[in-house]
Amino acid sequence: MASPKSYRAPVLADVAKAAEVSVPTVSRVLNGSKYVAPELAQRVTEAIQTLGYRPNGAARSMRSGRRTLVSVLAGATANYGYARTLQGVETAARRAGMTVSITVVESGDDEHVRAAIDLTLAQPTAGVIVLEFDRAGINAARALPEGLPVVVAGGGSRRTGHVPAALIDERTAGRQATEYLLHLGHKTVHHIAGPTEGKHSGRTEGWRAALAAAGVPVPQIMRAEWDASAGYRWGERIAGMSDVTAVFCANDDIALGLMRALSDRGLDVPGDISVVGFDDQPLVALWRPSLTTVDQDFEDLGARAFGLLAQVVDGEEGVASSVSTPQLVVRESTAPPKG
Amino acid sequence: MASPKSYRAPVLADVAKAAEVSVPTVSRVLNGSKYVAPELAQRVTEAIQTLGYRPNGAARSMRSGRRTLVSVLAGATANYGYARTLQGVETAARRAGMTVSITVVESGDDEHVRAAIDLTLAQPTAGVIVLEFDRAGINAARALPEGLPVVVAGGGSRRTGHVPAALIDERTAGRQATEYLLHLGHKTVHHIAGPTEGKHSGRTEGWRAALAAAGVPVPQIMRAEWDASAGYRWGERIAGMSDVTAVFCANDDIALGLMRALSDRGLDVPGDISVVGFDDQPLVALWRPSLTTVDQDFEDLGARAFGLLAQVVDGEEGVASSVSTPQLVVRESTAPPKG
DNA sequence: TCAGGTGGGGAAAACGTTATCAGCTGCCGT
DNA sequence: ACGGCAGCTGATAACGTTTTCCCCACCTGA
Repeated sequence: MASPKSYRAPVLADVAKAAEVSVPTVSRVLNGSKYVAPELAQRVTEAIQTLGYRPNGAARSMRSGRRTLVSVLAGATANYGYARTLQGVETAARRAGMTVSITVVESGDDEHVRAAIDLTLAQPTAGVIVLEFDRAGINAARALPEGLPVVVAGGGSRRTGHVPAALIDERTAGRQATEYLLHLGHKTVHHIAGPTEGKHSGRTEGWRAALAAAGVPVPQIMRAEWDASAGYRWGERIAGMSDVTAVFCANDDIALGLMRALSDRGLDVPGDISVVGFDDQPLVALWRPSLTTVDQDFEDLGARAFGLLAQVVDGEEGVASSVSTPQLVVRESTAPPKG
Repeated sequence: MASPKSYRAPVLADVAKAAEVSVPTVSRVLNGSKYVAPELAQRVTEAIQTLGYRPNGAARSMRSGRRTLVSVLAGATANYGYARTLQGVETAARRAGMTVSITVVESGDDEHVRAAIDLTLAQPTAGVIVLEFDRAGINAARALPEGLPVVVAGGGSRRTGHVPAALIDERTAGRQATEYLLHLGHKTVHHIAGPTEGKHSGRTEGWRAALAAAGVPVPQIMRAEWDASAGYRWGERIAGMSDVTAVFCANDDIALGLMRALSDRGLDVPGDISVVGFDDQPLVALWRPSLTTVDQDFEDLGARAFGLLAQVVDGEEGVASSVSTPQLVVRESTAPPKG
């Protein structure tokens, strides 16, 4: 009886010896090759059972070249959109017999980007999915080496780089949300944007396009971080601005912070001001008033990204990108303006 | 010039040839061994740069036996607690130079448990962290093979199995929340529990202990799924029960659903009924009324779990478990009963 | 001058698996 | 009777690293 310390996991050779066959035969049984006599297969299967043998993934993937790990690079993991996308990737990967690894890119700085990539590529990965939801993801996608299977997932309406992309058409969604508010009779729509640099946010582009198409004035963009407290601070200022009757927020957290601030200042939503969010987190339907927002199917986004990566890994040429359009969900936080 | 199709990732031998040194020397440089002349090291570093060489993780971990992948098994990923715990694990792992893989156990059924374990162990993993937040996780922890480094993370106040555990003392927290409501003057406290089987939930145990210690009647437990709609349905029933003045909910989602239902029925929180949640999701502080709840530091839980796993992987004997106590956060949803 | 370190570097083995190849049975068709 | 061809099996060679072993050159002290 071996002491626990001297325990060594059984390997193929141990199984072969126990079953009194050769090593390659065990391998054949494991990989379901035909050309192996039923009786031997039986012995091998039993030996595997009794020894509790598990194939060594490292050796396996080294020799065969087949990789069963798909890596996700993301600027965060716990935020709603990130977590749901990751869930979509994991589910799709699991159905395909693959496992998902996740590495966070702490910021868009070169140092963090490089560290994350080094860590990821130290694993025997089949390919990488980059979540291009923020600067960290965008930079990471750029910094990945050539020749490696890569796809990006993000919110653009068209692919930006030269790698396949799974996308959500935020531009169209932002436009629809803004048009809806205008349709209700608002003279214009204000907008709290996320920290995305420049004019690269599809949500903001859509908002601007809708205002331009309607020929109404385009208010100054208000910039905020993604979290609720930023929305709250803007709410405090907006409460003092008499010309604001409708606000389109870059995400739900900002919208909820805004609504709370307005409520704290004695303003009514939607009576005094209409508010629209973006994401459709589950809880926003419970809010009082429940939030009109844009439903993004992040899980589907993750699944599509995995599908594209699988194609690239299989060596297909010219893999097409994939775009979905999110839907406006009308609830209680929007109404025609007063008077 | 090789065609893109014939591209083969550079390996150690290529670097060695380019730098005009032997293969082991390159390896020594990579692993920072002393005993290598500065000049050679220089040549090797340059060759690595120009060739864009990346070590093959599979070969590396096969030969050295060192594993840099830590696997997480969980019943879900996107829910608040799961996502935050995962984040904690990832951050700690990344700081230690390791990568995290995640596999979802779809249910507690043998079939799903086995599939998830097979998938996980097909990777060259250093060890496994199991999130024991639900039946799927509990069963997965039981089904993992002996000899594999395993730790669990969960909400018990004491470890259940024979593997090290990172825990959050939900029992004490549940007791404190209930005591707080009693202290406010409520005659008793009702409880909406989660779907956890039997009496194994620490939150429920703590609630029962507090009531018993105070010598007040213990109401019938109300069972619910973890989501808000279950809380909403109980809210509809509670609105018709005149003896309910305080409700302790097993998580924040249930509490928010409950509050919305009460509000829809014209009842005031906390005027008519006090509500306490569990988890302290960021948004509940914004609610109107903001939710009194129990702050669970899931990120810390994940970090502690990783720390324990690192000890086990290093071969330390008798690794102690780790327990933290969550804090009650008093906000607007609780008040003394009427009259 | 020579024995005995010591810093430095290469040859070769090893890790656990899969792929390749060759060999051994029978059995078929001519 | 014999070539050929399935069906089956085991030696053996890879895969890309790290580790072990050994050798060489140099330096030191006697």
